[in-house]
Amino acid sequence: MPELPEVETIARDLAPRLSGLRIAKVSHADHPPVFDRHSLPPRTLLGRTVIAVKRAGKFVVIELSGGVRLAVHLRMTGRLIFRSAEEPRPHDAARYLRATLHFRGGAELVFSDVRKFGRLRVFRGVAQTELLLGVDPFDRQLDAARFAELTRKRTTPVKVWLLDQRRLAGVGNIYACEALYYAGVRPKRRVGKLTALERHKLLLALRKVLRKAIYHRGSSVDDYVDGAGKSGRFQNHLAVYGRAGKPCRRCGTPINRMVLGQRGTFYCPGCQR
DNA sequence: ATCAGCACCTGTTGGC
DNA sequence: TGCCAACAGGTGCTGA
Repeated sequence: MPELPEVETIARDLAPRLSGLRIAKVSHADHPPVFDRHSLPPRTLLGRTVIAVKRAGKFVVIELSGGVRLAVHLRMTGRLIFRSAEEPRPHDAARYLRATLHFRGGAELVFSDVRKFGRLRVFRGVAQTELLLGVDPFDRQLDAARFAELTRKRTTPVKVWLLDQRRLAGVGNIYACEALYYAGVRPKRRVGKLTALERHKLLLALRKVLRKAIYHRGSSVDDYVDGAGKSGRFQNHLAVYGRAGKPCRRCGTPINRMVLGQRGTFYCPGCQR
């Protein structure tokens, strides 16, 4: 569910609340395992203090004392909800519970996940490297030349390319569709065959739509909630995603749905070439 | 090396 | 109204 704007919103929400808190206890489910196979043991977290909370691709990364980091991937339905020592535990807290960080003083960070796809990883080192992530869409390194180099000779459809986290980190199905719409490019175009102008438009469109979605605190199409359990608003501004059969807001042509890379893909046949 | 296809889970929705 | 196939914001593995 959560893509870059949703994860960014969660990380920004959690940063001031978690910073300075010390982990007293970690409890977690094991079927299927919530810590992934590359993770250091969960007890590595004990006694460490939260230094910062950041985003890397679609991971929330909690930076801890002693050079240890905890990466959280929410996959489709994961939620990270903070509860201060003063707030009561929600009634349905145990439902879909996957892991809890208990902090000294009584606050908690709860990771719940209906579909159980989400994973945690404890590691030392640089997140981008450890998590095999490509360049961030907002990274200054990603200019026209870099974009051209990354896509050169690649025959994969541009939509599929946008979803590959090892090349570009953070873009998911919603924002890939939206960015292509604003760039005026059809999803199945071969990414290596885009013109320089199209690449330029795509990069601008990506940043614009991601920035706007962050401003609106993400899209809640179904499950997504922020670090306080509230919905985002950007679902009300989507141009193509989930709008199959409805008229394009710009030209009136019905929005098309096709399957690309096993994912539902939406575009306007009138506006995208 | 790449890539399509499936697997992982549970819940919701839309068509018949 | 009821049933059930299709679908869901993601990624990892397998085998061609």
